Amino acid sequence: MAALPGAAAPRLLLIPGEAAEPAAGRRLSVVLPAGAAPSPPGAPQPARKRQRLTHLSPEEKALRRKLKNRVAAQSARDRKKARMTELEQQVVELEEENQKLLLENQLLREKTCSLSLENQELRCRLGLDVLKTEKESESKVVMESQVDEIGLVTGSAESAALRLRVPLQQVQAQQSPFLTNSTWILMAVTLQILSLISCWAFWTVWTQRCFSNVLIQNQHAWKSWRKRSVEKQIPYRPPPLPLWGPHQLSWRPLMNS
DNA sequence: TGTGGTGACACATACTATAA
DNA sequence: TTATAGTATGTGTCACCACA
Repeated sequence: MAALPGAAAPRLLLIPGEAAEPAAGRRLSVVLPAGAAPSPPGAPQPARKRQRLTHLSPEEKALRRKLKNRVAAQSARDRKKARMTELEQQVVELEEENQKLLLENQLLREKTCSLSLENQELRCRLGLDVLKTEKESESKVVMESQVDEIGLVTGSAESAALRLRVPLQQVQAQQSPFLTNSTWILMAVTLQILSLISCWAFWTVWTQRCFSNVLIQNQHAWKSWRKRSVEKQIPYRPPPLPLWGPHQLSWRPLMNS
């Protein structure tokens, strides 16, 4: 601690630190220069919100003010540092969450791709127009506005049957000459198609339900994260500071004096 | 009028890169 | 290896503002 100029016999001035750390109620010791006017010993201490400092000399007042400002500055810096640390931690957490979501997105895309390929393969086995149906599934909205312009030559057997308003079997019979020879083959194929359609419908409903579950889980995670972040921001709790005083290594009052 | 918060400034110290 | 300049960080102080 730097010695004050002309301080032959320093004395202590105790300052209650009510504002910097109200809960701690710390008391800071100030070394006053010798010869300063002492406060009246045993004087009655009326309950005041703002204490009168008339018993202090201007020099003591300045020193007291200086010390209080020193403590306030240190507290402000500690809070600032804590805020920065918290923000940095938040950055790390958000980056981790972003990586998780990216990975999840990648997995879902791969799953969609494999399901699409599987769907294509099944349609190939059925002898349906794969390219046409893929286009239909990808841009259904655009295609719906152009259905009449496409004509009757393109499309799957089901859509052709709907457009021609003729039985599906008739359309399929026209498209596949093998089915005209045997009625039971026709019926078997029809049953198979119906079974596959029902499977496809079940699969669609199931995948949509799974995807909605993922969305709900993500919404829960997002809401919980928002809640945590809001809770973190509203009440700022300064870190528990140890008593700042001469016992610390950084205690260098009147460094520039 | 006392008090706390904060930006700005000056200073001290530790650390690092670089040339001799 | 050593001296030195540059940089980062911490600290004290002052000035200013808002509040009670």
